[in-house]
Amino acid sequence: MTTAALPAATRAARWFHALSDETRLEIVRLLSHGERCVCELQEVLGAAQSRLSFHLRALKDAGLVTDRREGRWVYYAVNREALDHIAAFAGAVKPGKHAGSCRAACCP
Amino acid sequence: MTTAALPAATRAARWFHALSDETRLEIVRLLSHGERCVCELQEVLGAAQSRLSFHLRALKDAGLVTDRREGRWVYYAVNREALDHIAAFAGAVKPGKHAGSCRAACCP
DNA sequence: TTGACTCATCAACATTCATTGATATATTGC
DNA sequence: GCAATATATCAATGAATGTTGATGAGTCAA
Repeated sequence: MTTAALPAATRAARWFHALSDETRLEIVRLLSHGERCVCELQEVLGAAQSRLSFHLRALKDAGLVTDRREGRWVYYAVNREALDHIAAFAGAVKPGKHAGSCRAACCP
Repeated sequence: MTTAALPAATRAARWFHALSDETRLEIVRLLSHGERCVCELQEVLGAAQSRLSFHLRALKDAGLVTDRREGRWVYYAVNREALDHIAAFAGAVKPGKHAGSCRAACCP
């Protein structure tokens, strides 16, 4: 299930939802050091295997990580593009960004 | 209830959770144009008042927006600092950021 | 003081989510 | 083929979340 075809707002909401859990946040932090297989994450996080699998799937469904099978191992890695979008959102909604240029009816 | 005293990971998770709902995302987008009172948001979003109040409280509890009463109106505004932190997180977990400098056991 | 207006809160309900333990699937080496 | 390993999926359960409609509380103006 890919999120590429979803409206931007829906996709953004899913990205943020994927990061709204401390376990998943920690996973992403670990993956930022480079790709890791599930058993490595399991050891470092001390989390049950099915629990980790659940969270990795959530991150993958949201498009925040990618997976790659190599033999019996599956390696997960952070998807840099999604993080760029998130940073861009945070920058775009900063107050004052629209000052003087916004013509929306809600924004006199 | 403030989030200032929470561990960084918990606080980050709350920020992301606050942005994990499309209605709240839309609210933040509107507030990026400048502060708005609830009735303005209500009109623009076409959302029930109690529903809006619920979401505004979620955003406020997470520290993403601030509120200010003026007469009968309550004006909400985006908290720029929280958005800076979010953008910083997105930048910090990009793959490769730690290459060569990370000494964690998990990061050879 | 009364009524209109703005907003928050509550109760009830349905939905989604996270966790656990069990089971299934794939890969490898013997 | 068989056993061991790595990972995914399923079922059950409890907790958290979002929506709606009703009520309450503060503010203003007549």
